[in-house]
Amino acid sequence: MLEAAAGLVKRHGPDALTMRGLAAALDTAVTSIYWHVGGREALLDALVERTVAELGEIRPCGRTPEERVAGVARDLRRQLRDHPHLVALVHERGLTERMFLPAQRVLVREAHAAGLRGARAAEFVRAVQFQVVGHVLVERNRERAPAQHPDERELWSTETAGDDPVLARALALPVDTERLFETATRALVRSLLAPTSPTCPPDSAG
Amino acid sequence: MLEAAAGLVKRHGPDALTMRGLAAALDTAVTSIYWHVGGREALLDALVERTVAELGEIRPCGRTPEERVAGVARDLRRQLRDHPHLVALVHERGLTERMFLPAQRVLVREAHAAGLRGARAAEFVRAVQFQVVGHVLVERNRERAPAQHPDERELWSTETAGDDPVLARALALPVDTERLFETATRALVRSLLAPTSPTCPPDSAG
DNA sequence: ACCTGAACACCGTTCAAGT
DNA sequence: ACCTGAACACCGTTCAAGT
Repeated sequence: MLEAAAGLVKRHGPDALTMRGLAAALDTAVTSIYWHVGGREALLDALVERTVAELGEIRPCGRTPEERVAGVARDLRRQLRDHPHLVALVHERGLTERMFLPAQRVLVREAHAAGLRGARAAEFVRAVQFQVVGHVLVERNRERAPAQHPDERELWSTETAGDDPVLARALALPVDTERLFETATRALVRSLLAPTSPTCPPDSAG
Repeated sequence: MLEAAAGLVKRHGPDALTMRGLAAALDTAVTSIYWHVGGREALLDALVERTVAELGEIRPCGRTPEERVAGVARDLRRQLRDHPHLVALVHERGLTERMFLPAQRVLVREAHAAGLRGARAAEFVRAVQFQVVGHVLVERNRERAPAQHPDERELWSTETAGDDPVLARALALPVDTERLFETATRALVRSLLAPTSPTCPPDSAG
C-alpha cells in the first residue's frame, strides 16, 4: 500500500495522491486505507519517513578536503534531484534537514581533516548543508517557473549593463545550474576551509 | 477584492484563501469573483504579480564591494522573511527568481566596482542570488519543521564526533541562521570577488 | 454589464454496519 | 480483526437565469 502511494507520488506528484485514487489503484474501498494507516496526513508521514530513510548513501572521494567536500555536495544534490516529487513531499513537511544527518557526519570528518575544529567546524558543516539544500530548492523553483512576462532572458538581452555586453549576454542565457553549483560550492568551501582569519590576507599576522 | 485576498493570505496563509471564504469576507456571492478575476488560479496570479511588483527597494551601503554586497544580501533576506506567506505563494508559483531582477542590477554594479566583468561577473550575480533565495527557502523549511523523532539536537548531544566535543555541542544547539547566513555569504562573496584565479595563491602568476 | 443560486464533480473523513 | 457503502462537510467551477 505504501508502495502504491509512493508510485503515485513519483509518477504524478504529491497532489495526485488522493485517497480515492489510491483506493482505486489498490482495488479496495477508500475507508480501508483509514483502518491501516489512518488518514492522508499519516499516509504522507509514513511515505516521507520511508524516503528519508532510503536516501543517505555517501562515500567521499578526492585528494584534498576541498575536493572531497565538493564531491559530497555534488552527490547530495544529485540524490535530491533524482527524486523531485518525493523530495518535494519531504520539503513540504519540513524534513529536508533531517534527511541530512548522515551527510553531516561525513562533513565533520572532512572538516577535521582540513584542520577545522569546534565551532568553526560546526559552522562549516551547516554552511555546506544550507548551500546544497538551498541550491536544490532554488533549482526546483526555477524549473517549475513558467515562461513569464518580462523574463530574465529578454530583460537582459535589451540591457547594456554598464558597458559590459558580455555580462548582459551571459545573464540573458539560461543558468547553467550544474556549473553554478560547482563554482559557488567550491568558492564557499575554499573560503571556509582557509586556515587564516576571514578578514586578513594569507601572509598577515592573523 | 485583491486587497481582501492579500489580507487573507497574509494572516492565515495561502491555503486559507478559498473562493467561498473570500466571497464571505467580501459579503458577496462566490460566483461574482469569477466574473471579476476568473477562478482561483487567476486570483493567485494577480496576487503574486502584485507582491513581486511591491518588493525590490534596495540601496547598497558600505565601504568595500564585499561589504555592500553582503548588505544587499542581508536586505533581500530580510524582505523575503518579512512576507513569509506571500513569498511562499510566489515560490509556489515559481516566480521567486523573477522577484530578483532589480537586485540583479545592483549586484552587477558592485561586481564592476570590484573589477569583475563579463562571464565571471554574471556568475557572481547568480551565485549571490542563489545564495540568498536558497538560504531563505531552507530557513522557511526549518521553521515549519515540527520537532521530529531523532532530532538533530538530541542526535548530536549523544555523539562524540571524533574527539571534538565542542563541535558536537555546537551541532546540538539550534542554528543561528542570522549568523550562518552572514558567514556563508561573506565567505562566498570574498572568494568570488578575489582578484586571483580560483585555484592559485595570490602571489602566483595566475 | 454585473450578480445570483442551484448544481456538478471532486475532496478527506466519519461511522454504523457488515463479515 | 478487517473491510464496506452511505453520508457529511468541504472544495473549485459552470451555467442558466435574473436585474
